[in-house]
Amino acid sequence: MSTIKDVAQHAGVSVATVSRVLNNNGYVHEDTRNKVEAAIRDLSYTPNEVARSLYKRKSKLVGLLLPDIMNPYFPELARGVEDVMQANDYRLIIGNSDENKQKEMDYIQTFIQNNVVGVISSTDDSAAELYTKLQLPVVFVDRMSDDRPSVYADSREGGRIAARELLRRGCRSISIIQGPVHIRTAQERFEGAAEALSAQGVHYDVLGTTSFSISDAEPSAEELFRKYPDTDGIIASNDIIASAVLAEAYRLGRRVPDDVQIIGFDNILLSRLLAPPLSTIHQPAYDMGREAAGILISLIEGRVLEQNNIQFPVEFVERQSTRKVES
Amino acid sequence: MSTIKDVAQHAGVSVATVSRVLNNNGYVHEDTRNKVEAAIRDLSYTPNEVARSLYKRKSKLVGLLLPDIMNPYFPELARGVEDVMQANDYRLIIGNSDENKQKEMDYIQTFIQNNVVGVISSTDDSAAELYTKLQLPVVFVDRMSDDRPSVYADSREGGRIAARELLRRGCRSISIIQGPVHIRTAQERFEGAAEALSAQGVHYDVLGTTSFSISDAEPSAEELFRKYPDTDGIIASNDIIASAVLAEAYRLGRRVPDDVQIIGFDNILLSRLLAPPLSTIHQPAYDMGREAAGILISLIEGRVLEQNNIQFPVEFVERQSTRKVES
DNA sequence: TTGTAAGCGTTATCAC
DNA sequence: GTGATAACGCTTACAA
Repeated sequence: MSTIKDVAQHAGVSVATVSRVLNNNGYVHEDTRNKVEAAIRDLSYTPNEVARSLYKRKSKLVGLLLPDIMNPYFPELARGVEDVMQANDYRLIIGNSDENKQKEMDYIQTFIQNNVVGVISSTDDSAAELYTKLQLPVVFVDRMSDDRPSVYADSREGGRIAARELLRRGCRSISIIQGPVHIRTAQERFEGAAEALSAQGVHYDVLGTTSFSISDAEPSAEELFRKYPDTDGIIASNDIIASAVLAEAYRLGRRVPDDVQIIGFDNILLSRLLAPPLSTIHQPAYDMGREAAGILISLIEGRVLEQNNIQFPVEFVERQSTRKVES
Repeated sequence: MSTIKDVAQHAGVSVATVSRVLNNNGYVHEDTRNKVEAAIRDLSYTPNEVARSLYKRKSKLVGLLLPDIMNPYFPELARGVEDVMQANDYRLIIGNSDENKQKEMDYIQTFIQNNVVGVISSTDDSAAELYTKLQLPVVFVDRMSDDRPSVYADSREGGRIAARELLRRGCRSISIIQGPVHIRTAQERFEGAAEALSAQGVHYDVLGTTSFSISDAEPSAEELFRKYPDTDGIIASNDIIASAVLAEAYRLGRRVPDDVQIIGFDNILLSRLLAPPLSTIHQPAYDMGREAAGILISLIEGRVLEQNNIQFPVEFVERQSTRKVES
């Protein structure tokens, strides 16, 4: 790896001049510029970002903290973030927190140690001291924060929509799978659904679950049909759980959507490949990732935001795990 | 953020001494050490990794280059890598190449600019000049390289197994979905299957596809049943394609596994949640990620490897998209 | 228009 | 045992 010094020598100028052409600031004579540029090409020189980062006290790195990249919802989000960052010359340091406070703190710490210029975090404890005293731009994504920029979907409305769509399709004994209590979006989905059902005076059952992980999804699905065998409509807390429910229904010989209808949440890529394809509440994960990245970049570059909180609308995606009905 | 200088001042010693206790080398008196450690705690000081990286010309960062994190196979792999790296105090800079040479080069370039100590890459052109002249430890994963360390599954054997399992289950008109020609693992799966079928003198049809992406999977599935309506056994190039085939079969009213049997590849987390749950050739993505990370760390830390190429065995995971058969 | 030199926060070498 | 100090590769006053 050649350094700025090598380039300077090769071009017969000082490092300051090289730096000037590199950063396009200060005066530099046309001829000098050409010489320098030639030298840069000759040596195929690229600046050492670490040295830059040290001097400027800020890098071109952004920290991305996700609960778990294996949860199929997050790769899309991450990809949205990555695409925008990449296009703007920022790179991503990525970490999985497993919703674990300690891991989260450790990552934030190493982000700081690496001079990241900002962080995008999907965490539930956004008010935590950890973030409030962080001297860095932070954008929360898939989570909402009152005082910090955040990008999230209208989960509560999603819950309401799910409930209404099942009601329209004739369900009268609905089960809601609640999702982990410590995950705010899950709670809002649940509350929205419960609210809409109560408003119509419709009875519903609730099944608690403790995680969004696939391994926990299957026992939950079993439990559901065991506890509430008469259920004719199920609102799952996400598409993973919904898939498990679908698979369990198949196992039990319950026909979907004839005997029981199912609605998921998220609209992950695979939900339309299920059999039957899963009706679900769409959250635009990729776009949310892009939006969060855009906001963070604005923040980093000192632009002021008109809006701190971006709420994405959700929408019902009708597939075949719910019945056809005329609109 | 406090610096080593602040700590030195606070403790009444020189920065050299602080550095000594930080790195645990050189002599330092017990009492001095205590003073320094107290100062570190008081100021909640953590060393600036960027400065370290500049001086030592190596960071604690590792570059991870994946084709596309949205392909459900890679999050598992990435998570395996991440867990091991995290446990060894390395952080990950992550990039998506989309199997695109230019993007790949750009990423490698920025990895270098950020002083990464090594890279893990899942690329098909492992012989490329790009890597040969890279002065860094590189481990290829999910791809095999003759001269560089690599971690991969026995794709060819996977193909053979898939073919044999379908034959055992009575399939006599098998279709193989070939997968993108430029992806070596896909080709090996294909070749393995074709080989096993030819060896038995069984006729088979081949459907070419150009990508592993979900959006391309559906048209491929349609095309398959259109072109080869009599097929009674399908070997898909991965679980995504298999899911699409499953969904298409459902749409066409073809019963799985009675009318047509399907085998996928990868055993991504969701395949067991499909209906019917998908029989597939398991590749231990998470473990392969861990292994690759372990090898890279060995390389970084200068240990010698007994083995350059780690081939993971694959295995048939029997679920319900294939018929039961007595063993 | 260009060069010199200080400084970013560390580590390592050499005196003392 | 400990402290100055040069060096890592860069940017930016400031001088020339």
